[in-house]
Amino acid sequence: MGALRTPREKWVEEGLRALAAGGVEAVRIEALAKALGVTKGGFYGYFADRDALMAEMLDTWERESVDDVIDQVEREGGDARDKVRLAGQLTFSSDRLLPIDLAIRDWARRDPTVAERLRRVDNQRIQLARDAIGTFCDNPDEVEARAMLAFCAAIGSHFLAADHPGTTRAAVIARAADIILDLPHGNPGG
Amino acid sequence: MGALRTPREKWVEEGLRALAAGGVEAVRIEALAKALGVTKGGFYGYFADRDALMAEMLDTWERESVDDVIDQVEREGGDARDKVRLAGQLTFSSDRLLPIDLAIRDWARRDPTVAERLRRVDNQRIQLARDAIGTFCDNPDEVEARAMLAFCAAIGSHFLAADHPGTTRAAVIARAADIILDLPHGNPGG
DNA sequence: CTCTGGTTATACGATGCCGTACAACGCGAG
DNA sequence: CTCGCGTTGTACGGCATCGTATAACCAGAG
Repeated sequence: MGALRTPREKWVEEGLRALAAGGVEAVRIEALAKALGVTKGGFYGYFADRDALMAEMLDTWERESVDDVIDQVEREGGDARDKVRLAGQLTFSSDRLLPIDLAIRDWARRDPTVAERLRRVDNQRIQLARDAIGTFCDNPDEVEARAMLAFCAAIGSHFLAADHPGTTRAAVIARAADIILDLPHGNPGG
Repeated sequence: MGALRTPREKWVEEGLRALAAGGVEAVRIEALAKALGVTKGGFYGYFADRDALMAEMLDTWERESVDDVIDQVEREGGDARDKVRLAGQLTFSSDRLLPIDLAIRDWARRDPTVAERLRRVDNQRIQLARDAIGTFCDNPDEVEARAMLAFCAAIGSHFLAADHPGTTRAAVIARAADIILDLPHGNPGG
């Protein structure tokens, strides 16, 4: 048999890279081919069309950003607070996952299918935050509000362009985390 | 003289509508023409090219979302807290401005020029939040953190797809606002 | 009414992308 | 080594869009 020179996963991989760098519209089959150093000749052997690639990209993303993260979080163990922290780091501090995540959020605003997938992912993620915050906060409404705040801060800070004169974004975020986690000020990381 | 049938502003207007609905990539000159019921024939009498339209769209957006909002806020008066609330309503509850704002945020991630403009806008906006929070919070670091949280929540909630079982997004946001504004729980809008 | 100048429709070539068809290629089985 | 089949390169028609050129059009001045 002929060798499998540019396997299916390569196309998905490159597709995610393009998505992260340029948004949905940047996922052009011929552009991916050029980036892979081939022509689009082989692409249609694996995928029916561009949409099929998109779907598989979303599958991969969903697996990596939920299943893989949860697996690793469970393996590491620790209390609920450690778990959110690790989960947050794995997804929102990842040079790989973060740009994809942001691109998908914008994509989801215009594609109901993507919105549905993102909803599933976000629901699983935010549950981690609820669990963690629930360990020190009894009021369910407040747990929900703080979990949402944590999530909005994690996402929103990447869409916010404002400066912070006299300090850094990272420092401001650390302080904000203290507020969300209800820690006495000046005691980051509790 | 011949009548000015499809003036410059119409193109900008339609461009912003397309941007809000479909993102940057949806701003296609021929598509705007069709939406306006004309062909692109007249477009190039006003604009050198697509980029020139984009620039003018950004001018219009910047004016509407900063100058106009600040003018109105100053006219209405009230204390700092009233001002943020009004400013927030005018920009993040506007069916017109909000979708444009979100689209521009994603656009800014890939276009330094747009990022620079967004930075100017966000800096002016977040100053309103600082002023308001500064009226009841003395620590500058905490003012900054709460202002950023408010902003992140305002933006991030539109990029967050998670559900809130047993309650609504609006209710959760109201509760989150209480946390950010340091109000005793159960007293929304105080 | 007639003329005039700005506005618009139409047509064009160029580019980029899609999805298809088919020929060329090359690895591994035999 | 030879052959076969999966993989790839190339070419094609189609479509959308860009920016340009030019002719048709039309409101208002005279």
